[in-house]
Amino acid sequence: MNILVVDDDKLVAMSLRMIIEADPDMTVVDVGYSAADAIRLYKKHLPDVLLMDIRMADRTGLSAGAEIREKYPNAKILFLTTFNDDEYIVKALSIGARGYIIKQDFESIIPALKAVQEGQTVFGSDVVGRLPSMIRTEKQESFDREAFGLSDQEAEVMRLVSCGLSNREIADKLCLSEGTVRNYISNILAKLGLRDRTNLAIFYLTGGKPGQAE
Amino acid sequence: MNILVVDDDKLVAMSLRMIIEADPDMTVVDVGYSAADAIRLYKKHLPDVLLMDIRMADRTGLSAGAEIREKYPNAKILFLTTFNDDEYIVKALSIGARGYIIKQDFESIIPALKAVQEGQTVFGSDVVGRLPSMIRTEKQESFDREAFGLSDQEAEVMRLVSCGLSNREIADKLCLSEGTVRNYISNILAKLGLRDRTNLAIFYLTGGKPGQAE
DNA sequence: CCTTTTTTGTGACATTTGTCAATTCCGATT
DNA sequence: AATCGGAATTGACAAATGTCACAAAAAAGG
Repeated sequence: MNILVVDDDKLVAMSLRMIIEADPDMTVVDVGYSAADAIRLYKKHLPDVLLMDIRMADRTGLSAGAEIREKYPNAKILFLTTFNDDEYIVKALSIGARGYIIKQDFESIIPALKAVQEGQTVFGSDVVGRLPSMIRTEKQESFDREAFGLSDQEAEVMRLVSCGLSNREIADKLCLSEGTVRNYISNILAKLGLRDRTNLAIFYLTGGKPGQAE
Repeated sequence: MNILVVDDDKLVAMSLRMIIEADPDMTVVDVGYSAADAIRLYKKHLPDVLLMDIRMADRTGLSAGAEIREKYPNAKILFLTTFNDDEYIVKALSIGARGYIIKQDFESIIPALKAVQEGQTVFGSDVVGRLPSMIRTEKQESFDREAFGLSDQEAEVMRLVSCGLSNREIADKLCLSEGTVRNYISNILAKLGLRDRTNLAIFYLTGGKPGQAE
């Protein structure tokens, strides 16, 4: 199993190499010290896993990661981080990183690499602890019908409005007349105390009354 | 390293036991076949990791997991799933599960268990691929001006539209005429390739073109 | 069978919204 | 001063939206 290590702190990079090569199944094919190195060396070695610091001097490891993932969509990238910024987590996820772990956890790096090699995605548990709060809880089913007195049909209309459909389109989709859809929307608006379809969509998407900006 | 295995499919449960015990570092301390078993056996053995099917006959593995985590906040629970329902992912995360992997990946179960033991959290990568779309990216400031050619004023109008304000209200707030606001919105819609203010709000809030529902 | 609801539909109407072309205003440039 | 360009405005118009009162139609109960 071939690993490419990239970290702009040479000491850390070397330590990582040591730790990893202590495992008989693993080889560090090369070590880089910058985002530029990462890209160059990845191309050169095509390692099984790229283990890279997420923030480095020249530019963020993220953008290097993004570039690599673009060229090699199957690239497995495991990010290392000193402190864990929420911001990075999301970005790392969205470029398809295979993991995000804290540097300090030496012992966990090997298992993490192996899990990644097997196609898993790995996070330090304090990292993942933050995720729930970042997830937009798809509680649409719950609040529609339950909290307010919305009928099935009304809930469905609300959903479609919030997908950006026009009355005509909603009517066609549900096999209703456009007038009926209009009436439904009027009712929903009344029940929720909202003004128009845009507010309705906002309400649906954010799960709260539109805040009437500062 | 002590594992407790719970799966209501006895065949699967047994297979898991075999696979795990093939590794010299691991011991399966017990095997359960229901959510009730899970709770009972967890208390009895206090294993390092609980490996449990997420949906079982009596009740969902999730609720059992939640109960265990309540009593033992340090419990490490790794869920198994046959198919990966988005819905479960979020719930699993929010009760603090240490992972969520697909049953079929036999080979990945061992590395996953080891990673969990080391304090990591592990996901099948097809599972985690879904996460970015579930995360509410607070990137409102970023994409306005930058990605599209939106002027300051246009960006502000867009923001206000997405707060649910009417043209009149936006005009008042920005000290513009209502007609001007209309023109702004027309321009924004053209630039973003959208149809109406509702779609605009959806775009702003979700950061992507409205998906025209199924 | 006959109410009673619930769902769906209609038409008329006021309002809001989106589009367009033409115009004015203002500062910067030459 | 002349002119150019962007920002703001206006007015006219079509289309979409929201409201309302009321009527069919369908489903539910009795």
